[in-house]
Amino acid sequence: MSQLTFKLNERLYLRDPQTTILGQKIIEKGIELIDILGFEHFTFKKLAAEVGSTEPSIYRYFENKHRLLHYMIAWYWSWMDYRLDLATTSLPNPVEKLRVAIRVITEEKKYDPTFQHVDEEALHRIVVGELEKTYLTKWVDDDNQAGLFGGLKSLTKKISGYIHEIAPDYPFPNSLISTIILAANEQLFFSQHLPALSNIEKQLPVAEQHNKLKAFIESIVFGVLRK
Amino acid sequence: MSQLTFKLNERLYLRDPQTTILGQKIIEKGIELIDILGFEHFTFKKLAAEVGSTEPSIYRYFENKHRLLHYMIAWYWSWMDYRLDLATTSLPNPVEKLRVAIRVITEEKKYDPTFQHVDEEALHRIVVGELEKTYLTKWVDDDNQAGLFGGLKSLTKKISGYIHEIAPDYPFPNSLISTIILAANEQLFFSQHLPALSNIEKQLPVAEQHNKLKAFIESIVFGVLRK
DNA sequence: TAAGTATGATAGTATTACTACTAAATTTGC
DNA sequence: GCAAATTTAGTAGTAATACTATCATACTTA
Repeated sequence: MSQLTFKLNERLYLRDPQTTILGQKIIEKGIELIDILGFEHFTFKKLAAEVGSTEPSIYRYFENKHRLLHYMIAWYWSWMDYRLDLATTSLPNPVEKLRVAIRVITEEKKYDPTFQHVDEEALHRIVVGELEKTYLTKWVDDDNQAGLFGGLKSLTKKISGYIHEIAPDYPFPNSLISTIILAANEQLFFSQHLPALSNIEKQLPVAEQHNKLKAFIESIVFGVLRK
Repeated sequence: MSQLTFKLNERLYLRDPQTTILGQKIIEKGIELIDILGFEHFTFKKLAAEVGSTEPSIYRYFENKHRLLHYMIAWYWSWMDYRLDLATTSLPNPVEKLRVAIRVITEEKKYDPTFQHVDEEALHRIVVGELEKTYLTKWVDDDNQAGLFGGLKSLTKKISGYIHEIAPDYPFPNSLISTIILAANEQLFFSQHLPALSNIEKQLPVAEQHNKLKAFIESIVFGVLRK
């Protein structure tokens, strides 16, 4: 059977976790644990216990837990990029592509059997709750220099390219796309935890929540483009 | 001389820092230190050294450093609310009020002599870089229950009220306002650290950066409202 | 079969977040 | 004006975290 994997930036890890069983277990159980505990309460000690290994063994793969989070989130953006490509290649014009991009960003994330040992639903919850922690640090500039944000950047660039094709005079395509990518996460979080900051009602069926989210993001993007 | 202060939620602190000299120094030096060190590297030990006191003394005012951050950010939202009221009371219609609200949100924050021992410029940098850390935690729901997010929520409600007056049929006024409040911070951060995610050029004079930020936010809000 | 590499086990360090306890200073009652 | 009550400061300690160093063992491959 052929295994599809993403080639991620080498600076994300010390030893490539995709090449060994221990490495794969670190990713798999790491996602599970961060999802359950939250990033602050997640430790390599707990992860080592979970994968039946030891703390120093984990440190041989990742410099620290922040790098592991970076790795997971970089994987997520690669996955989004891949899904966007799958969904847009056959489309004729940028308006259609943009519409599909918004769908891909806002739709419910479900387990993708193409990638075993990655639980995309849990990973999406991690992105919603922990993404900001990858760049709101004292090391942003170094991490950016090292290319750790390449995934988010290239996804943003791709979609803002559609905006540029549709409305070449609009001066803020990158800002617009980074804003809606983040807003899609934030609004899901707010609808669950700070409902006063959102109009997506928690009680709605999940599919309906994602429909509303899509409608909200569309109201922004097509509002900006409408003249 | 009359002292203007904000009455903040009592659950934010153990002892009201506004009532004692030590308390005021904790706020003043706390803002300075978090601004310099970043929240992760900020500790009560370092703060105690800075204010010439001891760790346990600080703990008598705030349960932990997260609560101190909450306090500062709650103060910031109260200040924003106060500035919004000052700027909008005399205005005749919701469109004008909305326009002014966007200006208040996006304009450069300068030291406000009304409030001694609060450096609003530093506080704004803290809000830009650390706001998310107040709610992206395992305790959001409890903290929300305790009313710790009241400031952000009431500011959002006030501005989304203008939206509702202008366009009663628009279904996402709260989502729109929370999104632009956060986006205003994020875009400032991106322009400095992840320029690929923004169209606000770092090299521009600061005043010009804030003009562009305002233009970007206006493009979203008035795009949505335009029919 | 020897050499190299990956993993495992054990122990140790500096820092952090927080607490219990004691000492000193200040306020208040009379 | 002074003892008692109360507030506030300071000392010392703990458990947990984020690592690092060292050594042993197993597995792999030239």
